[in-house]
Amino acid sequence: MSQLQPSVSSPLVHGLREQIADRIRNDVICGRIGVGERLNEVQLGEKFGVSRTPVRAALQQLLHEGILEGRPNVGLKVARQPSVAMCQVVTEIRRTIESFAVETFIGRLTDADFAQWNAILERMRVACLARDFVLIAECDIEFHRSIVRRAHERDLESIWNSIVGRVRSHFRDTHQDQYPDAMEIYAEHVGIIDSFKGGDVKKAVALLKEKIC
Amino acid sequence: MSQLQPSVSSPLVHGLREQIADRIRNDVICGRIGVGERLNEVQLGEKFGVSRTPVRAALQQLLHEGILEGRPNVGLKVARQPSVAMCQVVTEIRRTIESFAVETFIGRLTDADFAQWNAILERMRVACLARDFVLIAECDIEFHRSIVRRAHERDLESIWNSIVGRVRSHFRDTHQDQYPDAMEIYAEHVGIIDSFKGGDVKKAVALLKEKIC
DNA sequence: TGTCCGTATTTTGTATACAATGTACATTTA
DNA sequence: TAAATGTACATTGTATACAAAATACGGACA
Repeated sequence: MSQLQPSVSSPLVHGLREQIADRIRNDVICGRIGVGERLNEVQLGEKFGVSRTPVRAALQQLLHEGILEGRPNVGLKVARQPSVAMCQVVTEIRRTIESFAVETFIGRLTDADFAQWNAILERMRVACLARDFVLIAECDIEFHRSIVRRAHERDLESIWNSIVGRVRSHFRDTHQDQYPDAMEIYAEHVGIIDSFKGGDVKKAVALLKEKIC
Repeated sequence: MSQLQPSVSSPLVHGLREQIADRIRNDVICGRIGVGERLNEVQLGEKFGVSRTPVRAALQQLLHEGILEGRPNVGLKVARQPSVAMCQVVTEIRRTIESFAVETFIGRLTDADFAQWNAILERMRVACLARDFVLIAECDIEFHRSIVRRAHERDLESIWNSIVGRVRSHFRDTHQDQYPDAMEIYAEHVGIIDSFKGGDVKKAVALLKEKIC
């Protein structure tokens, strides 16, 4: 059940490793796999209809992202949340990265850039209307990732990917706790993109940092 | 030639992947493999006397660390240095991480901790005396890694490992350019450890940040 | 002569088989 | 009964074989 794309029908997909990693990562972030739960290579291979090889590669990647933890020769399990102080460090690093990203592109954005962001925002609007906080979380991550990606700095995106998965509570719980009206979340993200249009770096960075907490 | 430990004679080694990753990482940092040079899985397998499987895993790890870059289905090569602005971001992140590490342990250090640091410093002293800047770089990395590790925060060390390899020029060239007397490098690191003994957080963090540039 | 296209080669991606390590349980013994 | 040890099982680590993708080269054709 729930097999992956057979490699014949969809030759354009980036390879099984990334597909599997994306699936498992989403399952963890959305809470479908609980903290401490063990991940077995053969079981996952059977579940996705592939061999252990790409599963293994995917798990190793998620290990580097801090999604999973474990000891060699023993196995991997869903990583527990780091300490509160550690989460603050991750937040500070995210602010550094995303602020730098904004500074690199704030002057030279095209209509195509804003079209992409509008597409993300539209999906977020729908999610907020439905009060679907899991979907909101996914859109939120995609929103911030798109900002980092727009900097066109290979290392920046790579580092961001290595840390964003470590603080999962933010995307899952914070929104639900702090926003009685979900549409506020949407509005604030619209405000960030609007500030990009103005070209005011300080304002844009300030708004963005406020959303990273 | 230059085979790895046969798994029989040394059963305690952490596995081939880490051994191979360490070897290649060192080769890149020390400049024995140039930027842009392509890394072939079968060639490396023959060189180390192992199969492609652990080589592949090692290369994937180095890809996550930013040591290598490349596109899927094409291959991996030694990553070029990121832009100057990007290097500054990496430096800022390192300062965040290492400062936090110091803050976590500054009050509660044992004699065993200082003994470990003294061992590292002694190796650095020898390297500085010999003006062996490659060895100095290795000791420098080990020094900073030991500080991060002492915080006993799984994620902190993981993140640090993901970024430290991206700015290689620092460890290779900066020392040689900025320190006519190599022993100054040793003295400054001794100063950092001494500041730990005093227990003055601000002073320790200030000294440490000064060394991260 | 230059461009386009098909084939051959190289290299990565995936699947399967085997080896080694770690864990759990049962059995033995003090 | 409790501790220790040996054995069986489950799972990861490694090696090899096959499939697919990308690149490089050479020939056909305009």
